Amino acid sequence: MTKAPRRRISRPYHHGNLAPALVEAALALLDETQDWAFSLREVARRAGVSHNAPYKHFPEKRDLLAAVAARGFKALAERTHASLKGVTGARAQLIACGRAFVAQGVANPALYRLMFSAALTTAEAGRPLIEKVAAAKARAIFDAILADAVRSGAFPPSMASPRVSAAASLAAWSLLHGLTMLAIDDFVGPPTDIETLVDGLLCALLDGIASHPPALPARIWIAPRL
Amino acid sequence: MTKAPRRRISRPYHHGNLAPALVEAALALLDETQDWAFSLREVARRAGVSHNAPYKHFPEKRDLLAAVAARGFKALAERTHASLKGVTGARAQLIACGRAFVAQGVANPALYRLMFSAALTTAEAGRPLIEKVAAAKARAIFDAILADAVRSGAFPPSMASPRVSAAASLAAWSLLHGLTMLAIDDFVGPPTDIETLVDGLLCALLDGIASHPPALPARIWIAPRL
DNA sequence: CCCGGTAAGTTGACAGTGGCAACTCTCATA
DNA sequence: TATGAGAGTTGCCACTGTCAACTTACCGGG
Repeated sequence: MTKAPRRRISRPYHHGNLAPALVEAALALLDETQDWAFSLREVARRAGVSHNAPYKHFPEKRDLLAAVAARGFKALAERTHASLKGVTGARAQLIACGRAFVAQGVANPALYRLMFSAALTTAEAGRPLIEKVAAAKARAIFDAILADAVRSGAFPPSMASPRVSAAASLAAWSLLHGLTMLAIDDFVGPPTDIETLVDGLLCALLDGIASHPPALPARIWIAPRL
Repeated sequence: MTKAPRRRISRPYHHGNLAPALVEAALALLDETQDWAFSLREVARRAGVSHNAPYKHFPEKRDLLAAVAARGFKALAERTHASLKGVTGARAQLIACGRAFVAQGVANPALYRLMFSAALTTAEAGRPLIEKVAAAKARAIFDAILADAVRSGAFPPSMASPRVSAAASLAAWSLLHGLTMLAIDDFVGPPTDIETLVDGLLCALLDGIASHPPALPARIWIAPRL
């Protein structure tokens, strides 16, 4: 049977869209081995192409991993976003957000570790752009709720200041990120119960922030910027 | 010249103590490349031995890295311990501790990352024992101060309960660990100013803990145990 | 309807890797 | 003085990431 000519976007050339297939294969390998030390050749094998085909889409192995990490941030953003469904009240939303964040990390340990790993950073360019953008989007969700919380009066008005709200956001993100990492790296468990732990820790932090809002020191920046 | 016979402990055999020399070389490489993807052969080269000599002391590359990580935890424990010198008051000590913790991590990014990385864990045995022990020692310092703080009345008496104090300790550790990782991984900076940031965040958290102590859910454990 | 250009994929090669096996050297003890 | 075992060496293997040169299949313009 001959191939009907399709839209160039949906089925460009020989294999069909190889790049997404490679990302998919890499995600599977990441999940199976819980490590990104798998070989690019193995990824190519799984996608059914020769060991050098990936280089037409990703100049280095690092770039494939960056694409995978970006997918991870996308999934994280989607999950935290979805966790807000039906939850009302800024504070409850923040807690739901935190639960979802940690749960997503714990459910995909290797992916989460890769996302925040420095295996992707280059000395000259820092973190890959594709990843920065994805991370910023994920983070923006949390920040938006925090801003809502201030508007709705759940936090003192002083938190409307950018430097204060940024510090509060950083505190919450640090706590969640740290807890997730510790859980993933086998320092606290079992994973299934961690979500309930988030409630307690985050509540305590939010109380502390409300009664004693921290401010960002003048010269500190927080990346990735939006 | 002939070699005078020495104590077997101080200079055992041919090379002198190779194992520590290898750890030293690995530490140097870790610092230079900010990555533990360096080859075992390069480590051997630096120590002036053949590419297979390390295998007499470390069955796998992983084992060398575990030894390096253990050194990292030792250094971390020493620095946090030293930070208490001349600081009085439980709360001030906690803050000093937190500052030292973050500063040590930020000053040795690759080492810190390695310490908490899962590159060392095996599916069957989990984290290497040598590392667990070192990590437990580092953590015990913080927990001891927290206990002191409760005794001295800086925290409500309810925190004397093991499950509550464990949760508080975990919250603080999560915050510090998360902040350190974010700083290391280029999500917040500049590194030199981060210590002042710790004050604000940790203060907020401690306030929150004091007014609203979290408790550990029943089935959760915290490792490494002492 | 052909035709050439170019993106996509392939083959082959290279230096370097982790780890195994078999060797040699050195020394401490019987 | 003999010997056996620990420490270090040489040689090897399959495999890796990446480069270069090759082939294939599709596209738009004559």
